[in-house]
Amino acid sequence: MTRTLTRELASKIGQTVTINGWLHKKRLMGGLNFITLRDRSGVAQTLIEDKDEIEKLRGLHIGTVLALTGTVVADDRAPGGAELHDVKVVVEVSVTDEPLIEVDKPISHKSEHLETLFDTRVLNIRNLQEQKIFKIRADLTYYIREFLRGQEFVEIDTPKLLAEATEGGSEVFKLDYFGKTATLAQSPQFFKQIMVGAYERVFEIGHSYRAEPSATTRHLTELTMLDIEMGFVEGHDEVLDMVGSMTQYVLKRVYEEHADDLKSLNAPELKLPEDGKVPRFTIAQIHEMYTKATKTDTTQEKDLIPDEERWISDYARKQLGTDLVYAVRFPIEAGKFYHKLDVEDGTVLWGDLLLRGLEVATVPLRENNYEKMLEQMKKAGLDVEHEGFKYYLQAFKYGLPKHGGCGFGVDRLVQKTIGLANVKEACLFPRDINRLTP
RNA sequence: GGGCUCGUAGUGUAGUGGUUAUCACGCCUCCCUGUCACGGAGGAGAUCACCGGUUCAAGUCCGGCCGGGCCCGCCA
Repeated sequence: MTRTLTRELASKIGQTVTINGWLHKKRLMGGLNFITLRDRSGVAQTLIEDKDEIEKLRGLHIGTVLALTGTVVADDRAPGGAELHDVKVVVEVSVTDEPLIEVDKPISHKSEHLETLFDTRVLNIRNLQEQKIFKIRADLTYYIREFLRGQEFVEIDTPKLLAEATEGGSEVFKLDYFGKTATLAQSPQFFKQIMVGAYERVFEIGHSYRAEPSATTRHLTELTMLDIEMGFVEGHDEVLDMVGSMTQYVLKRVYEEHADDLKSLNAPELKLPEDGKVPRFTIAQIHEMYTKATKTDTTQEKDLIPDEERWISDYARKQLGTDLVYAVRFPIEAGKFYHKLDVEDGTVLWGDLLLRGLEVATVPLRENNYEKMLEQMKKAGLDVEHEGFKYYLQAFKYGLPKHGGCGFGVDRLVQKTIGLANVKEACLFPRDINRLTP
Protein backbone atom coordinates (compact mmCIF):
# COMPACT_ATOMS: atom_id res chain seq x y z
CA MET A 1 0.00 0.00 0.00
CA THR A 2 1.23 3.53 -0.74
CA ARG A 3 2.58 5.41 2.18
CA THR A 4 0.46 8.01 3.93
CA LEU A 5 2.10 10.72 5.99
CA THR A 6 0.90 11.33 9.51
CA ARG A 7 -0.16 14.90 8.64
CA GLU A 8 -2.50 13.53 5.96
CA LEU A 9 -4.60 11.42 8.32
CA ALA A 10 -7.22 14.08 9.01
CA SER A 11 -7.97 14.25 5.29
CA LYS A 12 -8.40 10.49 4.89
CA ILE A 13 -11.19 9.71 7.34
CA GLY A 14 -12.69 6.28 6.73
CA GLN A 15 -9.87 5.07 4.49
CA THR A 16 -7.50 2.21 5.21
CA VAL A 17 -3.95 3.54 5.08
CA THR A 18 -0.38 2.60 5.98
CA ILE A 19 1.85 5.01 7.84
CA ASN A 20 5.59 4.41 8.12
CA GLY A 21 7.84 5.88 10.73
CA TRP A 22 9.47 5.52 14.09
CA LEU A 23 7.87 4.30 17.29
CA HIS A 24 7.69 7.51 19.29
CA LYS A 25 5.71 6.59 22.38
CA LYS A 26 3.97 3.56 23.83
CA ARG A 27 1.12 4.14 26.22
CA LEU A 28 -0.03 0.67 27.19
CA MET A 29 -3.24 0.55 29.21
CA GLY A 30 -4.20 -3.07 29.13
CA GLY A 31 -6.90 -3.52 26.57
CA LEU A 32 -6.48 -0.03 25.15
CA ASN A 33 -3.05 0.89 23.84
CA PHE A 34 -1.91 4.11 22.22
CA ILE A 35 1.11 3.94 19.96
CA THR A 36 2.50 7.21 18.65
CA LEU A 37 4.35 7.08 15.36
CA ARG A 38 6.72 9.79 14.12
CA ASP A 39 7.51 10.53 10.51
CA ARG A 40 8.94 13.55 8.70
CA SER A 41 5.61 15.35 8.84
CA GLY A 42 5.03 14.97 12.58
CA VAL A 43 3.41 12.38 14.82
CA ALA A 44 0.14 10.46 14.77
CA GLN A 45 -1.64 8.36 17.33
CA THR A 46 -2.83 4.85 16.67
CA LEU A 47 -5.14 2.79 18.83
CA ILE A 48 -4.32 -0.90 19.18
CA GLU A 49 -6.73 -3.18 21.03
CA ASP A 50 -5.65 -6.51 19.56
CA LYS A 51 -3.35 -8.24 22.08
CA ASP A 52 -1.45 -10.10 19.37
CA GLU A 53 -0.63 -6.86 17.56
CA ILE A 54 0.57 -5.05 20.68
CA GLU A 55 2.62 -8.12 21.63
CA LYS A 56 4.71 -7.58 18.47
CA LEU A 57 6.08 -4.46 20.16
CA ARG A 58 7.16 -6.18 23.37
CA GLY A 59 10.79 -5.45 24.12
CA LEU A 60 11.02 -2.93 21.30
CA HIS A 61 11.98 0.63 22.16
CA ILE A 62 11.54 4.13 20.84
CA GLY A 63 13.11 4.38 17.40
CA THR A 64 11.80 1.04 16.17
CA VAL A 65 10.84 1.45 12.53
CA LEU A 66 7.24 0.45 11.91
CA ALA A 67 4.61 0.18 9.22
CA LEU A 68 1.16 0.56 10.72
CA THR A 69 -1.91 -0.19 8.65
CA GLY A 70 -5.39 0.68 9.84
CA THR A 71 -8.56 2.64 9.35
CA VAL A 72 -8.52 6.40 9.82
CA VAL A 73 -11.11 7.45 12.38
CA ALA A 74 -12.04 10.99 13.31
CA ASP A 75 -12.01 11.51 17.07
CA ASP A 76 -11.78 14.76 19.01
CA ARG A 77 -9.87 12.96 21.74
CA ALA A 78 -7.04 12.12 19.34
CA PRO A 79 -4.25 14.65 18.82
CA GLY A 80 -4.88 16.22 15.43
CA GLY A 81 -8.47 14.99 15.45
CA ALA A 82 -7.79 11.67 13.73
CA GLU A 83 -6.16 8.35 14.56
CA LEU A 84 -5.74 4.83 13.21
CA HIS A 85 -7.90 1.96 14.43
CA ASP A 86 -7.77 -1.81 13.91
CA VAL A 87 -4.05 -1.54 13.36
CA LYS A 88 -1.84 -4.22 11.87
CA VAL A 89 1.75 -3.86 13.03
CA VAL A 90 4.77 -4.65 10.85
CA VAL A 91 8.16 -4.22 12.49
CA GLU A 92 10.67 -3.13 9.86
CA VAL A 93 13.68 -2.38 12.09
CA SER A 94 13.77 -3.57 15.70
CA VAL A 95 15.37 -1.47 18.43
CA THR A 96 16.13 -3.62 21.45
CA ASP A 97 18.62 -1.40 23.28
CA GLU A 98 17.36 0.69 26.15
CA PRO A 99 17.09 4.35 25.08
CA LEU A 100 19.91 6.65 26.27
CA ILE A 101 17.49 9.55 26.61
CA GLU A 102 13.76 10.07 26.59
CA VAL A 103 13.10 11.30 23.07
CA ASP A 104 9.50 12.33 23.72
CA LYS A 105 10.39 14.51 26.72
CA PRO A 106 11.93 18.01 26.78
CA ILE A 107 15.67 17.93 26.12
CA SER A 108 17.65 19.98 28.65
CA HIS A 109 19.63 22.89 27.23
CA LYS A 110 21.06 24.01 30.56
CA SER A 111 24.73 24.86 30.25
CA GLU A 112 25.73 22.11 32.66
CA HIS A 113 23.94 19.56 30.44
CA LEU A 114 25.41 20.57 27.10
CA GLU A 115 27.84 17.68 27.13
CA THR A 116 24.94 15.25 27.39
CA LEU A 117 23.03 17.22 24.77
CA PHE A 118 25.78 16.74 22.18
CA ASP A 119 26.80 13.25 23.28
CA THR A 120 23.22 12.11 22.65
CA ARG A 121 22.68 14.27 19.56
CA VAL A 122 21.97 11.32 17.27
CA LEU A 123 18.89 10.56 19.35
CA ASN A 124 17.75 13.94 20.65
CA ILE A 125 17.49 15.27 17.13
CA ARG A 126 14.44 13.00 16.92
CA ASN A 127 12.79 15.12 19.57
CA LEU A 128 10.15 17.33 17.94
CA GLN A 129 11.06 20.43 19.92
CA GLU A 130 14.74 19.98 19.08
CA GLN A 131 13.90 19.62 15.41
CA LYS A 132 12.23 23.02 15.38
CA ILE A 133 15.59 24.71 15.98
CA PHE A 134 17.10 23.23 12.86
CA LYS A 135 14.06 23.77 10.69
CA ILE A 136 14.22 27.43 11.66
CA ARG A 137 17.91 27.40 10.84
CA ALA A 138 17.25 25.84 7.45
CA ASP A 139 14.66 28.47 6.65
CA LEU A 140 16.82 31.36 7.86
CA THR A 141 19.42 30.52 5.24
CA TYR A 142 16.63 30.05 2.72
CA TYR A 143 15.34 33.58 3.41
CA ILE A 144 18.87 34.95 3.17
CA ARG A 145 19.18 33.45 -0.32
CA GLU A 146 15.72 34.69 -1.19
CA PHE A 147 16.65 38.28 -0.29
CA LEU A 148 20.09 38.33 -1.86
CA ARG A 149 19.07 36.70 -5.12
CA GLY A 150 16.29 39.28 -5.32
CA GLN A 151 19.01 41.93 -5.21
CA GLU A 152 20.99 40.24 -7.99
CA PHE A 153 23.66 38.72 -5.77
CA VAL A 154 25.27 35.58 -7.22
CA GLU A 155 25.95 32.67 -4.89
CA ILE A 156 29.52 31.44 -4.99
CA ASP A 157 31.41 28.55 -3.49
CA THR A 158 35.08 28.98 -2.66
CA PRO A 159 37.84 26.67 -1.40
CA LYS A 160 38.49 26.13 2.27
CA LEU A 161 41.95 24.66 1.73
CA LEU A 162 44.36 27.54 1.31
CA ALA A 163 48.06 28.24 0.94
CA GLU A 164 49.74 29.35 4.11
CA ALA A 165 49.30 33.13 3.96
CA THR A 166 45.90 34.51 4.84
CA GLU A 167 44.37 37.79 5.81
CA GLY A 168 45.53 37.48 9.40
CA GLY A 169 43.33 38.21 12.33
CA SER A 170 42.35 35.00 14.01
CA GLU A 171 44.45 31.86 14.30
CA VAL A 172 44.25 29.34 11.47
CA PHE A 173 44.40 25.56 11.44
CA LYS A 174 47.42 24.17 9.67
CA LEU A 175 47.51 20.80 8.04
CA ASP A 176 49.83 18.67 5.97
CA TYR A 177 48.99 18.92 2.29
CA PHE A 178 51.13 16.37 0.43
CA GLY A 179 54.22 17.64 2.17
CA LYS A 180 53.30 21.31 1.98
CA THR A 181 51.57 23.31 4.69
CA ALA A 182 47.99 24.25 3.97
CA THR A 183 45.56 26.18 6.14
CA LEU A 184 41.83 25.98 6.59
CA ALA A 185 40.07 29.17 5.51
CA GLN A 186 39.08 31.47 8.36
CA SER A 187 36.80 33.26 5.89
CA PRO A 188 36.27 33.53 2.11
CA GLN A 189 37.55 37.10 2.35
CA PHE A 190 39.98 37.06 -0.61
CA PHE A 191 37.73 35.10 -2.93
CA LYS A 192 34.60 37.15 -2.43
CA GLN A 193 36.53 40.34 -3.13
CA ILE A 194 38.07 38.77 -6.23
CA MET A 195 34.56 37.82 -7.39
CA VAL A 196 33.37 41.41 -7.14
CA GLY A 197 35.54 41.85 -10.26
CA ALA A 198 33.23 39.45 -12.07
CA TYR A 199 29.69 39.78 -10.76
CA GLU A 200 29.77 42.97 -8.64
CA ARG A 201 27.51 41.30 -6.10
CA VAL A 202 28.31 37.92 -4.57
CA PHE A 203 27.59 35.90 -1.48
CA GLU A 204 28.55 32.60 0.02
CA ILE A 205 27.14 30.54 2.85
CA GLY A 206 29.93 28.25 3.91
CA HIS A 207 32.12 27.00 6.68
CA SER A 208 35.04 28.85 8.19
CA TYR A 209 37.62 27.56 10.62
CA ARG A 210 39.10 29.40 13.57
CA ALA A 211 41.84 27.93 15.72
CA GLU A 212 41.26 30.36 18.56
CA PRO A 213 41.30 28.57 21.92
CA SER A 214 38.10 30.34 22.91
CA ALA A 215 35.85 28.54 25.34
CA THR A 216 32.79 30.77 25.46
CA THR A 217 29.08 30.58 24.67
CA ARG A 218 29.65 32.36 21.36
CA HIS A 219 32.62 30.58 19.76
CA LEU A 220 33.00 27.60 17.49
CA THR A 221 36.08 26.29 15.73
CA GLU A 222 34.01 25.41 12.67
CA LEU A 223 31.35 27.97 11.97
CA THR A 224 28.89 28.80 9.23
CA MET A 225 29.37 32.23 7.75
CA LEU A 226 27.34 34.25 5.34
CA ASP A 227 29.81 36.33 3.38
CA ILE A 228 28.52 39.11 1.18
CA GLU A 229 30.45 41.49 -1.05
CA MET A 230 28.94 44.30 -3.13
CA GLY A 231 30.72 46.45 -5.71
CA PHE A 232 30.03 50.02 -6.90
CA VAL A 233 28.82 51.21 -3.53
CA GLU A 234 28.81 54.91 -2.85
CA GLY A 235 30.06 54.58 0.67
CA HIS A 236 29.89 52.70 3.93
CA ASP A 237 26.29 53.71 4.63
CA GLU A 238 25.08 51.88 1.56
CA VAL A 239 26.69 48.65 2.79
CA LEU A 240 25.30 49.12 6.29
CA ASP A 241 21.84 49.73 4.83
CA MET A 242 21.97 46.65 2.64
CA VAL A 243 23.04 44.31 5.47
CA GLY A 244 20.55 45.98 7.80
CA SER A 245 17.69 45.51 5.32
CA MET A 246 18.60 41.91 4.69
CA THR A 247 18.72 41.09 8.38
CA GLN A 248 15.35 42.72 8.99
CA TYR A 249 13.84 40.91 6.02
CA VAL A 250 15.12 37.56 7.23
CA LEU A 251 13.95 38.11 10.81
CA LYS A 252 10.51 39.28 9.69
CA ARG A 253 10.12 36.27 7.44
CA VAL A 254 11.13 33.76 10.08
CA TYR A 255 8.86 35.37 12.68
CA GLU A 256 5.95 35.17 10.23
CA GLU A 257 6.54 31.63 9.05
CA HIS A 258 7.59 30.09 12.36
CA ALA A 259 5.53 32.10 14.83
CA ASP A 260 4.26 29.06 16.75
CA ASP A 261 7.62 27.31 16.86
CA LEU A 262 9.44 30.43 18.02
CA LYS A 263 6.87 30.95 20.72
CA SER A 264 7.17 27.37 21.95
CA LEU A 265 10.97 27.80 22.02
CA ASN A 266 10.51 30.93 24.16
CA ALA A 267 12.03 33.23 21.56
CA PRO A 268 11.80 36.91 22.50
CA GLU A 269 9.29 39.18 20.79
CA LEU A 270 10.81 40.68 17.64
CA LYS A 271 11.47 44.41 17.69
CA LEU A 272 12.64 46.14 14.52
CA PRO A 273 13.13 49.87 13.88
CA GLU A 274 9.91 51.50 12.70
CA ASP A 275 11.58 53.42 9.88
CA GLY A 276 13.43 50.29 8.72
CA LYS A 277 16.84 51.81 9.41
CA VAL A 278 19.11 50.12 11.93
CA PRO A 279 20.35 52.82 14.33
CA ARG A 280 24.11 53.39 14.48
CA PHE A 281 26.39 54.57 17.23
CA THR A 282 30.10 55.11 16.90
CA ILE A 283 32.40 53.06 19.08
CA ALA A 284 33.47 56.29 20.79
CA GLN A 285 29.84 57.21 21.51
CA ILE A 286 29.14 53.80 23.02
CA HIS A 287 32.25 53.95 25.19
CA GLU A 288 31.13 57.34 26.43
CA MET A 289 27.52 56.29 27.08
CA TYR A 290 28.57 53.07 28.77
CA THR A 291 31.20 54.74 30.91
CA LYS A 292 28.66 57.32 32.03
CA ALA A 293 25.98 54.72 32.77
CA THR A 294 28.08 52.07 34.49
CA LYS A 295 31.05 54.03 35.89
CA THR A 296 33.33 51.49 34.17
CA ASP A 297 35.79 53.39 31.99
CA THR A 298 36.06 51.77 28.55
CA THR A 299 37.17 54.84 26.62
CA GLN A 300 40.65 53.38 26.08
CA GLU A 301 39.36 50.10 24.57
CA LYS A 302 39.73 49.71 20.80
CA ASP A 303 36.75 47.35 20.48
CA LEU A 304 33.55 47.03 22.48
CA ILE A 305 33.85 44.78 25.51
CA PRO A 306 31.16 42.06 25.64
CA ASP A 307 29.29 43.87 28.38
CA GLU A 308 29.10 47.00 26.21
CA GLU A 309 27.59 44.96 23.40
CA ARG A 310 24.90 43.78 25.78
CA TRP A 311 24.46 47.26 27.23
CA ILE A 312 24.01 49.10 23.91
CA SER A 313 21.64 46.38 22.66
CA ASP A 314 19.60 46.71 25.82
CA TYR A 315 19.56 50.48 25.34
CA ALA A 316 18.48 50.13 21.70
CA ARG A 317 15.68 47.71 22.57
CA LYS A 318 14.32 49.81 25.43
CA GLN A 319 14.86 53.33 24.11
CA LEU A 320 14.62 52.80 20.34
CA GLY A 321 12.51 49.65 20.11
CA THR A 322 14.96 47.63 18.04
CA ASP A 323 16.73 44.31 18.46
CA LEU A 324 19.32 45.42 15.88
CA VAL A 325 21.90 48.12 16.35
CA TYR A 326 25.15 49.06 14.63
CA ALA A 327 28.40 49.94 16.34
CA VAL A 328 30.43 51.80 13.71
CA ARG A 329 33.79 53.46 13.14
CA PHE A 330 36.38 51.44 14.94
CA PRO A 331 39.61 53.15 15.98
CA ILE A 332 42.16 53.10 13.18
CA GLU A 333 44.52 50.78 15.07
CA ALA A 334 41.82 48.06 15.01
CA GLY A 335 41.75 48.11 11.20
CA LYS A 336 43.17 45.41 8.94
CA PHE A 337 45.02 45.97 5.70
CA TYR A 338 41.95 45.44 3.52
CA HIS A 339 39.79 47.95 5.40
CA LYS A 340 38.99 51.39 4.13
CA LEU A 341 40.47 53.89 6.55
CA ASP A 342 39.26 57.37 7.34
CA VAL A 343 42.65 58.76 8.29
CA GLU A 344 41.37 62.26 9.11
CA ASP A 345 38.78 60.87 11.51
CA GLY A 346 41.21 58.31 12.89
CA THR A 347 38.68 55.53 12.30
CA VAL A 348 38.02 52.50 10.11
CA LEU A 349 34.86 52.36 7.99
CA TRP A 350 33.75 49.22 9.70
CA GLY A 351 30.55 48.44 11.59
CA ASP A 352 29.52 45.60 13.84
CA LEU A 353 25.90 44.51 13.67
CA LEU A 354 24.59 43.58 17.10
CA LEU A 355 21.52 41.40 17.55
CA ARG A 356 20.13 41.17 21.08
CA GLY A 357 23.46 41.78 22.74
CA LEU A 358 25.73 39.79 20.45
CA GLU A 359 27.89 40.72 17.49
CA VAL A 360 26.44 38.81 14.55
CA ALA A 361 28.19 40.51 11.65
CA THR A 362 31.13 42.71 10.77
CA VAL A 363 30.30 45.15 8.00
CA PRO A 364 33.32 46.98 6.58
CA LEU A 365 34.06 49.01 3.51
CA ARG A 366 37.17 47.74 1.66
CA GLU A 367 40.19 49.53 0.37
CA ASN A 368 39.97 49.03 -3.39
CA ASN A 369 42.99 50.99 -4.60
CA TYR A 370 45.88 48.69 -5.59
CA GLU A 371 48.68 51.04 -4.50
CA LYS A 372 47.03 51.75 -1.16
CA MET A 373 46.50 48.03 -0.61
CA LEU A 374 50.20 47.36 -1.14
CA GLU A 375 51.03 50.18 1.23
CA GLN A 376 48.65 48.94 3.94
CA MET A 377 49.85 45.34 3.57
CA LYS A 378 53.50 46.35 3.95
CA LYS A 379 52.56 48.44 6.95
CA ALA A 380 50.94 45.34 8.46
CA GLY A 381 54.22 43.48 7.98
CA LEU A 382 52.90 41.18 5.24
CA ASP A 383 54.97 39.78 2.37
CA VAL A 384 53.17 41.13 -0.71
CA GLU A 385 55.21 38.77 -2.93
CA HIS A 386 53.87 35.66 -1.17
CA GLU A 387 51.99 33.13 -3.28
CA GLY A 388 49.01 33.38 -0.96
CA PHE A 389 48.58 37.08 -1.75
CA LYS A 390 49.63 37.14 -5.41
CA TYR A 391 46.28 36.24 -6.94
CA TYR A 392 44.31 38.33 -4.50
CA LEU A 393 46.34 41.38 -5.47
CA GLN A 394 45.83 40.68 -9.17
CA ALA A 395 42.16 41.45 -8.71
CA PHE A 396 43.05 44.93 -7.47
CA LYS A 397 45.73 45.47 -10.08
CA TYR A 398 43.22 44.74 -12.83
CA GLY A 399 40.42 46.85 -11.43
CA LEU A 400 38.09 46.50 -8.46
CA PRO A 401 35.40 49.12 -7.86
CA LYS A 402 34.69 50.54 -4.44
CA HIS A 403 33.12 47.68 -2.50
CA GLY A 404 32.06 46.47 0.90
CA GLY A 405 30.20 43.63 2.48
CA CYS A 406 29.94 41.58 5.58
CA GLY A 407 30.92 38.44 7.39
CA PHE A 408 27.76 37.27 9.09
CA GLY A 409 27.74 34.50 11.69
CA VAL A 410 24.87 32.22 10.75
CA ASP A 411 25.17 30.14 13.92
CA ARG A 412 24.93 33.29 16.03
CA LEU A 413 21.97 34.52 13.99
CA VAL A 414 20.11 31.28 14.70
CA GLN A 415 21.13 31.42 18.35
CA LYS A 416 19.94 34.96 18.95
CA THR A 417 16.81 34.63 16.82
CA ILE A 418 15.59 31.75 18.96
CA GLY A 419 17.11 33.07 22.17
CA LEU A 420 19.46 30.16 22.84
CA ALA A 421 22.06 30.70 25.53
CA ASN A 422 24.95 29.06 23.68
CA VAL A 423 25.82 29.23 19.98
CA LYS A 424 26.49 25.49 20.03
CA GLU A 425 22.80 24.85 20.66
CA ALA A 426 22.18 26.35 17.22
CA CYS A 427 24.44 23.71 15.63
CA LEU A 428 23.54 20.14 14.84
CA PHE A 429 27.04 18.86 15.40
CA PRO A 430 29.09 21.66 16.91
CA ARG A 431 32.86 21.80 16.79
CA ASP A 432 34.66 23.57 19.58
CA ILE A 433 38.07 23.39 21.23
CA ASN A 434 37.32 20.02 22.76
CA ARG A 435 34.67 18.43 20.61
CA LEU A 436 35.17 16.63 17.28
CA THR A 437 32.34 14.09 17.62
CA PRO A 438 29.63 13.24 16.80
C1' G B 1 46.08 31.52 27.47
C1' G B 2 44.00 33.63 32.56
C1' G B 3 40.09 33.48 36.50
C1' C B 4 35.87 31.04 38.73
C1' U B 5 33.03 26.67 39.12
C1' C B 6 30.95 21.55 38.62
C1' G B 7 31.73 15.87 38.17
C1' U B 8 26.73 10.89 42.60
C1' A B 9 22.49 4.56 38.55
C1' G B 10 20.88 5.27 31.36
C1' U B 11 19.10 10.73 32.30
C1' G B 12 18.17 14.64 35.80
C1' U B 13 19.00 15.16 41.04
C1' A B 14 19.28 15.08 47.17
C1' G B 15 23.05 14.26 50.42
C1' U B 16 25.45 18.53 58.28
C1' G B 17 32.81 13.50 58.37
C1' G B 18 29.10 8.46 61.14
C1' U B 19 23.89 2.23 59.48
C1' U B 20 22.26 -0.71 53.56
C1' A B 21 23.82 6.59 49.35
C1' U B 22 17.86 10.26 48.31
C1' C B 23 14.12 11.18 44.88
C1' A B 24 12.02 11.51 39.87
C1' C B 25 12.06 9.84 34.87
C1' G B 26 13.65 5.72 31.94
C1' C B 27 14.22 0.08 32.03
C1' C B 28 12.02 -5.16 33.57
C1' U B 29 7.42 -8.00 35.57
C1' C B 30 2.24 -7.63 36.62
C1' C B 31 -2.62 -4.72 36.65
C1' C B 32 -5.39 -1.02 33.87
C1' U B 33 -10.77 0.50 27.54
C1' G B 34 -9.52 7.33 25.94
C1' U B 35 -4.26 8.03 27.13
C1' C B 36 -1.55 12.31 25.37
C1' A B 37 4.98 14.17 30.53
C1' C B 38 -1.33 8.28 31.47
C1' G B 39 -2.04 5.87 36.26
C1' G B 40 -1.17 1.73 40.12
C1' A B 41 1.92 -2.44 42.52
C1' G B 42 6.65 -4.68 42.66
C1' G B 43 11.89 -5.21 40.87
C1' A B 44 16.80 -4.51 38.82
C1' G B 45 20.29 -0.73 38.15
C1' A B 46 25.92 3.56 41.39
C1' U B 47 33.50 0.55 42.16
C1' C B 48 29.82 8.74 44.34
C1' A B 49 35.21 10.74 37.40
C1' C B 50 40.29 8.95 38.63
C1' C B 51 44.87 8.69 42.00
C1' G B 52 46.82 9.69 46.64
C1' G B 53 46.48 11.90 51.64
C1' U B 54 44.16 13.37 56.62
C1' U B 55 40.87 10.55 60.02
C1' C B 56 38.64 5.26 64.21
C1' A B 57 35.49 6.58 59.90
C1' A B 58 35.52 10.31 53.38
C1' G B 59 30.35 11.04 48.25
C1' U B 60 31.50 14.92 52.04
C1' C B 61 37.96 17.62 54.18
C1' C B 62 43.13 18.34 51.63
C1' G B 63 46.53 17.66 47.27
C1' G B 64 47.07 16.00 42.37
C1' C B 65 44.98 14.50 37.77
C1' C B 66 41.22 13.89 33.87
C1' G B 67 36.66 15.70 31.84
C1' G B 68 32.72 19.52 31.57
C1' G B 69 30.63 24.50 32.20
C1' C B 70 30.74 30.01 32.81
C1' C B 71 33.43 34.63 32.41
C1' C B 72 37.66 37.44 30.34
C1' G B 73 41.17 38.01 26.24
C1' C B 74 40.22 37.31 20.74
C1' C B 75 36.57 36.96 17.25
C1' A B 76 31.33 35.69 13.39
